[in-house]
Amino acid sequence: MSSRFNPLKADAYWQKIWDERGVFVAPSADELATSDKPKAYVLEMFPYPSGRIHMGHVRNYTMGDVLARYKRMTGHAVLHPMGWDAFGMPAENAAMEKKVHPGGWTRDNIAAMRAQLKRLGLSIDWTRELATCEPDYYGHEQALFLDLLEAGLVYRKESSVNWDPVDMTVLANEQVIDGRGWRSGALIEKKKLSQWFLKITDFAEELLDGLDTLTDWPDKVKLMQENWIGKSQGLRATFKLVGSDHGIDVFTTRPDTMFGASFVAIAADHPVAADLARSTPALQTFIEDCRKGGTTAAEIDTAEKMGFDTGLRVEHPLDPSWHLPVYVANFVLMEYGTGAVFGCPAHDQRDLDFARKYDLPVARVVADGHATDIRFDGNEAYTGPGKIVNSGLLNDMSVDEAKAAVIAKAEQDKWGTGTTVWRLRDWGVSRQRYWGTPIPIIHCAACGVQPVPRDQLPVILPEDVSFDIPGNPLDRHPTWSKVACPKCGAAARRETDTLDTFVDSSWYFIRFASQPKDKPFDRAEAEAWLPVGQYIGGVEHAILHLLYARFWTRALNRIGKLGVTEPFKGLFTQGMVTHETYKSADGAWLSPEDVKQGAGGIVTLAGDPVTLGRIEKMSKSKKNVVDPDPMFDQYGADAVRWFMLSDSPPERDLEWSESGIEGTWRFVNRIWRLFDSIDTAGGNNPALDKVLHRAIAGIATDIEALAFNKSVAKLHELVNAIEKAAPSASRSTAIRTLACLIAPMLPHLAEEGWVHIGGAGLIADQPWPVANPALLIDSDVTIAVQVNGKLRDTLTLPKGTDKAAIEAAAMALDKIIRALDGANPKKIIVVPDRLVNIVA
RNA sequence: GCGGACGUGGCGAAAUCGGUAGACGCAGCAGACUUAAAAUCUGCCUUCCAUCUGGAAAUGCGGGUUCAAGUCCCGCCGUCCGCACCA
Repeated sequence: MSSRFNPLKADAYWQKIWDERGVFVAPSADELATSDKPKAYVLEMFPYPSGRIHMGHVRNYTMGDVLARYKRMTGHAVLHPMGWDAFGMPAENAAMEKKVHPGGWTRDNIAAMRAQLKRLGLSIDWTRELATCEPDYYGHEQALFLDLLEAGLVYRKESSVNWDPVDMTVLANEQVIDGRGWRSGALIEKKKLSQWFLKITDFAEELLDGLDTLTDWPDKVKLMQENWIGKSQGLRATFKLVGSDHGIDVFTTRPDTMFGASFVAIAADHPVAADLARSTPALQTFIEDCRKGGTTAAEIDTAEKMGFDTGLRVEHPLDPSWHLPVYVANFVLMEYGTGAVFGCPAHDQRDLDFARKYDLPVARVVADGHATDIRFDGNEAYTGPGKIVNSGLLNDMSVDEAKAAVIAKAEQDKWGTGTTVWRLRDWGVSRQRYWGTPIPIIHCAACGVQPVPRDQLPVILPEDVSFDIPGNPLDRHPTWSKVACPKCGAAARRETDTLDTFVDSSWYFIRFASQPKDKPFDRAEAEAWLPVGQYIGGVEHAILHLLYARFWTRALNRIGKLGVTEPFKGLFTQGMVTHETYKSADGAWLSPEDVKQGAGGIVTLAGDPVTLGRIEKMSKSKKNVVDPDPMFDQYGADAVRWFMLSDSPPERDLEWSESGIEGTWRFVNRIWRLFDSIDTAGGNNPALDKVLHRAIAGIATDIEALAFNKSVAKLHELVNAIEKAAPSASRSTAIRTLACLIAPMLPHLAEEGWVHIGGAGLIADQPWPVANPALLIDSDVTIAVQVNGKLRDTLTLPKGTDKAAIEAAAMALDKIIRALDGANPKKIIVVPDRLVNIVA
């Protein structure tokens, strides 16, 4: 045997064996039905086929793979699939830039990335691979869309979009930079388009409540979703316009402060404002100024509160003789609540800023400690708790009591109702794009909106399109959009919008579990696997993808298609892979290949000085990307996998380093040499047995907790111990067991070593070793002996020694006698098997 | 502004229940083997004082609770993340 592990040979060899023997093919529905194995659905977020696998993917998929392989070894029926989130804008951008077809570009990328992933040696069931851009996926998605439409969970509404008049396309908010299109640089227009919406707000309450059941999700993600859903409870109240039958509806979470009201403010887009602006040019100008206001953080921070007194007056609902002015204000959002608020300056910072600027009354109605005076000085609003003051019938109530009292009175006197307002909006899914799932709808002049008949699904995206001119190629395709109305047969137009790609990723985990040809999924088969036991991916999907997938699953549940409400039982968000950055003297980013270690520090290949930048997420723009492929060539998949699992806790960032990968490569070879050192020596080594069985138990615990860095450390300790041990039967057993323990993490090395030491079958099919509980318990324990809390010595005693004996032994220690220096102990604390603390 | 997480050697980190702080790895230093190098192996590696026995300080800073605090409580400082004129 060679003293060096040969990954180039071993990786390809074992990957082929696993593939040929179908080792990782998940059990079929029939097999599952007759098996009593516990099920484990392990899923990593599927990749967008951008072109190449990056280290972030490698880390993500390695973690999932370790868990999936471990679950197999512990007797689970495992589903561990892979697919491609294959629709999206980068493909269209590539089409425009490189004159290639989005489909061709995408499918080439998938082929390249699949090959890269296979080099990682993942235990994937490739028979279930899917790509969302293929009709056998998106056709079923169209069917599901029609199901939701029939159930009333889809509707059509006019909505304004960011329109790029040069590229003739709709842009996402993130693609609008300083009011201009990111690609064309054209000034973006707001354009009203009829768009399709999914009624996610119907599920706001249950999406919020459901978070409580997700005990295996990070609190951080749950909190982000909670904030995003944004439940606010309060009062919706009508302020009647003086001299009119109409009124202005406001929403407030502080009905308790109504007696502190000094004005009503409405959004610039409010219908009342629009009405009035028609006859008031100055207001029209003001409204246009408001719209120009930026929406970036900095702009909002510095934006001054601006208002326009409409001259309108409203009656205070609790005292109709009290009239309040109505302002149009730039800080009121039409999209939230009712687009109108009442201002209570003493107890709301924005209202106070506004009132001071326009010299409006500021009345204290909540006592701030002893401050109860109606006069309110200063420029800091008081938002804390306190007794209600200066408020007539509400006086002396607490804030909560007053809220309830006002809501009750409003409901009794019929000028308002207690209500809940959500931040969450309905999900607009229309995209004026080519490379997405066609929305299965036909527009008929006579019959209106008609769903595409089921027997005509899938609506296939035409491949014969061009990107020579801007805009959606589906719109100008000569024939595709021209169809007959399914109802009356007259000439009609096919919907040319496509679905948001987040729809594609909202149900792929269901299709992985069950993929019949004739329908999106088989209910029983899907339910056998779902929910996903462990889902792993980046935290950047904490809100949108994870919320949409939760919604979609609940929607399917509501319409009776799936008996699952939460799609992902366990969620883990892994950290990023980072790398040093380098900059040349002129400030340009340099890639790792452009620099080398010089005598006095890092220099360019030409020897020019290089400044070390921050450690950042690997990205093309910062040129600090390390491509996985050359690493597989040089060190093999296992060394790369080991690196991904070592040192950094998986939820934190991992810094790639050349010395780090060298280190993991050395470790791979240390294990390799151990396999060669197995011999026929007899005899036991109880100390090594103990180390081994602790490792078996500890590594299992760590893998189940996804604490891979800790299991790596434990494997290091075990290897260190085996290396130091003299030949014995215990040592040989330890080496054989080691092969199993490394199998989830270093699968190729484990298979190769397993053959070398004469193991039968594949290591992938071996059961996880069983730890002997008797060996996990020490017969002797080391007990710390402290004097006044400071460690002075240690004692080794049989486990379970009684307190008195421990105390006696501790008091007899030389170092303790010296440390006490004749003083009498005041108190002695003995924690059996742990420590003694002598208080002198 | 609001919400959250985090802060431990030169670096990544560990410490699972309040009980021996720094396991394990990286880097570094010294040595062995070698003509030499690589590879491999052995030892050292928080800081300071002492010198072959030891002692003191130390988990961002300042307090507190406790026999005992990296861990719990209060107040600061810093870094990162999310949301953001949300009524």
